Amino acid sequence: MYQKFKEYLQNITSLKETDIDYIAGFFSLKTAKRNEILVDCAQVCTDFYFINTGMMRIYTLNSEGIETSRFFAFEEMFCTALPSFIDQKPAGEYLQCLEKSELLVCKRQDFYKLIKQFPELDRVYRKILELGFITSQKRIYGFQGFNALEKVKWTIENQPRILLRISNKMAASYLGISPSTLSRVKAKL
Amino acid sequence: MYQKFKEYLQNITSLKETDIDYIAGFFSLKTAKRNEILVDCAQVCTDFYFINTGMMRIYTLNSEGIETSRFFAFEEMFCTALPSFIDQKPAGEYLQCLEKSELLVCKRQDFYKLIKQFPELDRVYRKILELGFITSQKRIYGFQGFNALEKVKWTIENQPRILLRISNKMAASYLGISPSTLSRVKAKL
DNA sequence: CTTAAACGTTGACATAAGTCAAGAAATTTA
DNA sequence: TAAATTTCTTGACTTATGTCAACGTTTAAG
Repeated sequence: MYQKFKEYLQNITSLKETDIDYIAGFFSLKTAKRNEILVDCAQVCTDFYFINTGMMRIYTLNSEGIETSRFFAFEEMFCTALPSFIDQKPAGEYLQCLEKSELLVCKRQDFYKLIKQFPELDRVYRKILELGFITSQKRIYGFQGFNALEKVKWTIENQPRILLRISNKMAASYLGISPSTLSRVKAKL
Repeated sequence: MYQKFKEYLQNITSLKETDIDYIAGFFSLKTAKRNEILVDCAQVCTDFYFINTGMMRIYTLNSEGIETSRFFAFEEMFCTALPSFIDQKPAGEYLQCLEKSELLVCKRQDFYKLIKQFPELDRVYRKILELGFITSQKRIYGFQGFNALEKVKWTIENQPRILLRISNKMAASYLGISPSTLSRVKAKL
């Protein structure tokens, strides 16, 4: 159950095995169905997830019912509705499983205790924040002025799994183009 | 010289005045001319800035010489080319003063010493990261699917100074629309 | 395994926004 | 203060991408 989690932390930290075991103890197993919503738009997000198997997605619905996909997370990644997890305000976005998934869940108060207790883990959290920031920056400014073809090429280079494993419809809603346009662009590659 | 800096820290932390004085001691005064480039695209950013007076901008130039404005910072804000400051890799973006500016500059190694020494300051830095992340998120996902008019309205609501104090040309390059379109949209408001 | 639903592809058409250019207005510099 | 530069605005035209619809294919659920 904790195998992938432990491997992940062993790879990116120099935490002792006993510490990793201790940390893992605060993550409990949760299985989720295909399309299950783990955080609703109106809810405050209190959990930090590690994906053992499956895929997750952050998305929003606007007033006309149009979905926008914000973020996709795959196996052996952390995932949460971060702004809500940070600020403890309603998420304003949905956190969803895209497949039947096996997740490890840590409660917010445990998570903050852990990062206080383990500077190495705090460093991991800061890295997640910094990486989130840098990725957002690249995404915004990479896409600024890109046409549909350039967006798709950029995504193939930088986040290939999104185009390989995610449906056209969701990938299009991530790229900010219509499914028709994505389909047409792919045909030209 | 340190008046605004001290007020700023007094407002958002509970640091003692002697600590704030100590911290301020690591920030030195720098004056910069209108349009002066403080960090070049190819440089690694080693400084953290506090703006006493003036305005700063982060922007990029693509291969066709087209400018994209990424971020505007005003008086009493911190500013730096953050991804480069974090990773110590070439910035890939320009940090520029838009007006004759008075800045307080802290060297990276001093900055990291300070946040190590003062958990309150570390909290300020983490807040800057978290806020940067959240703002980027809002910007991306707010703009996703917006047309030019909606982008302008959003910016008036959320970052009014950009439309009030920044030239049309630069604001347009921030919004990802052409100056002509911004001009036409403004006329309709 | 079968049926129903959702998704992907493609064509025809509509439209928002870009480009280019020219003149007016504003700002900077000498 | 005057000249020079840059920026703003507006019109005419172009173009990329969206919308809608139809059809075939894939996927999911009973």
